[in-house]
Amino acid sequence: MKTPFQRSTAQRQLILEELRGVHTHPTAVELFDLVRVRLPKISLGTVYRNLERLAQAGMIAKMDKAGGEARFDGNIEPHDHLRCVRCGRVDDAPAQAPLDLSSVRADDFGGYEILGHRLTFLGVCPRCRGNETPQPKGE
Amino acid sequence: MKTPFQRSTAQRQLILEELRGVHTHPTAVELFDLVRVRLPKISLGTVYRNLERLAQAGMIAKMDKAGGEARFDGNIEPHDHLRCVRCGRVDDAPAQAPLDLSSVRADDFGGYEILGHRLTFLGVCPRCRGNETPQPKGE
DNA sequence: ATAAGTGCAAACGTTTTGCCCTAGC
DNA sequence: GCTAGGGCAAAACGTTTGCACTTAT
Repeated sequence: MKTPFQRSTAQRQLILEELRGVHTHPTAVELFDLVRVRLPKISLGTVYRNLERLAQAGMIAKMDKAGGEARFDGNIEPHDHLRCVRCGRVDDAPAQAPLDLSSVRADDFGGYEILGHRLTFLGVCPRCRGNETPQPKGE
Repeated sequence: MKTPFQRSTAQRQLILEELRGVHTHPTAVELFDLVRVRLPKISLGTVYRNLERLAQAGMIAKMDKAGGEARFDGNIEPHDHLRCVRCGRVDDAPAQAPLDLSSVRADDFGGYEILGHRLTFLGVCPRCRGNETPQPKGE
């Protein structure tokens, strides 16, 4: 993969490392807090800047915002997501749903040139199925 | 459908009417401008308030934000979307993609109770395929 | 008459930006 | 030494909220 970055910095390295080390699809602020443990002087602006550029470079994925903030995914392999409508958490789907597009005709796509797809299942996570009192997160 | 609203107002009526009259998945501000033509005194806050409550009532759908703002959909029938990665516009997919979940096992969903799904195809819309210069919208 | 709903403007949380400084090359 | 990239703080942006007023019931 070509790197569009001209210099290697500790900040970007750590951001990427932390993002790949978790499977929780963190927000920029959550990632900021993770990175800050090892690099206390990093600024939130730098986290945003790098996430944006890493996403544009295709090295990470920027997810659609369900509630208030954007979430980022260190795993760029195609995979589906599970989102809890109560607490807002997003998990990776253990298996990719079989989406058979072979029978879909070109003009089912309204003239679009298709590059990929995003599939997210909405549901209630195990945690929230237990306690009826919903977590404050989400929309 | 039960209406959780205690009073009928011209504002809410118009918002719903305009949203159902377009197929462009407008943002709150776009809708504000549409409604303002016939009801110049309406405020943006009212548009937000009503969109939120209409969505909670299940009468419209609030879509995930792809770029900066939330988009709303007057069509609550299950259907897929096409999003242009260049200009950010969102169209309805003419046909719903065949998603066969009969073969998917329960624990492919990691303990989630599944309520539904969102499927969005990413691609380049006809407009943007024509002119190479991309519209400024989108991320 | 009552209170649901509106208009307005201020406040809020997230993200972007400008400017100067730091540090990778 | 040159300049890409970072730190910081202000600004921008979409959205929410408090409060006084309007209006459907």
